[in-house]
Amino acid sequence: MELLKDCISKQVSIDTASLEKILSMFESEELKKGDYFLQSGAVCRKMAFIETGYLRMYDIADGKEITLWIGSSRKFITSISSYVFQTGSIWNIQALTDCKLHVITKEKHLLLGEQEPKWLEFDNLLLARSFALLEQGAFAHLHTTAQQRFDALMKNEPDLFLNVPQQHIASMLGIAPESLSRLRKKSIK
Amino acid sequence: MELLKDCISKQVSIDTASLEKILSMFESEELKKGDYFLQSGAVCRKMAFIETGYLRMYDIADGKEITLWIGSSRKFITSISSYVFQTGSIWNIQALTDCKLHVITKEKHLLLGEQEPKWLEFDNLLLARSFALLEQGAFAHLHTTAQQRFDALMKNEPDLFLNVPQQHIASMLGIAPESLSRLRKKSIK
DNA sequence: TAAATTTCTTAACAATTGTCAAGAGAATAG
DNA sequence: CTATTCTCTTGACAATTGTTAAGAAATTTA
Repeated sequence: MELLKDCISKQVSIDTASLEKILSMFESEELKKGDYFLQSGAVCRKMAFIETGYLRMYDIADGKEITLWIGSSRKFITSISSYVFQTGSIWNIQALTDCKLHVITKEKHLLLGEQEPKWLEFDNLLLARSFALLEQGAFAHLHTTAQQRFDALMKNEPDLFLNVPQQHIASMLGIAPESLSRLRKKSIK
Repeated sequence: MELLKDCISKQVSIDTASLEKILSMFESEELKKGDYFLQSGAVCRKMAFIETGYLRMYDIADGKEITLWIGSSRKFITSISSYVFQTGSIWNIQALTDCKLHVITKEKHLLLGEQEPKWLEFDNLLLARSFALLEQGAFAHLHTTAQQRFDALMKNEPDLFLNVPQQHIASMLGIAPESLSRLRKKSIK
């Protein structure tokens, strides 16, 4: 629980009691590699803070699995629009490795919102950053080459390349696995 | 004001009094071609419903203007994260043609939220759809070719090609203006 | 309206990335 | 531990898209 504690207290100034109250609403959950946290079509009723492990968010298009995002330690993951508006999710969320999660349900999330103003503040920051991150990703795809996106990911999340199948990373970068293989080869030289 | 009225009443069931209350919070605003609705760095304090005209949302990267989105009639436009969280906007929003807008300020927006539950409902739908749209756009860039994105835009928003400089459309599609020129030529045959 | 400026198109060529096929390597199941 | 399956790499080639440069077309300004 330490990681989650740090994550919250680093972003909002909060007293111990409130922080403990928030933490008490989370339950631990473990996933085995390959397990699904969410399947497309279902309404997403929980949000997870990733303690350890990797999960990918993907959908299928033209018969191919396309990975939009891979979440790793210290990140929150959920199908945002499904979780916020309780509509069917288009995304699948699957564990790429064994995972340890801290999970909060939609019910407790709403309850916390009423009882702890700091949670609302934190929740808002989370949403804002998710939106901004998505926007930045979309923006990057408009003016960068695969090479540039690869370099950036290599710099910002090098651990991904060591812990996650390359095909999913390639998909997230918007390129063929073979192309990723070539870019990796170049970068090692 | 008719277009805005329709836009709201088509999405939430609402009585006349509440609808009129909401509409009364909007003020008309006209922009000349080239005028800015918002400049990057500034906190975005208003949201606009586009009655007529076209506006683009863009930022500069490596010295080039990159257009993330072009808004047209019957669409809402604002720098969402800046408007929602009152932080500095990274986006510029500029009129590409003369525009007639219906504008609501952040203050009145918040006020309406307290007074009209239906506004909250509508506002939520708007945000959810903006997020979903952005997600879909990002997703599309991962598995489609420029050709496919061009075809889709041609089908969904053909009027864009007749009313907006091609260079901005190319930017939004993530390709060079010369490439767009080629795709257009092909599609005419 | 005419001149100046900006935008768009075209063509040749270069660079990047995709596709296909084969084999090497790694992970998993029995 | 071994066989099987899945994943990754490599190379040859094709297709797409970017770049550069020039001229045509359209728009704006005076």
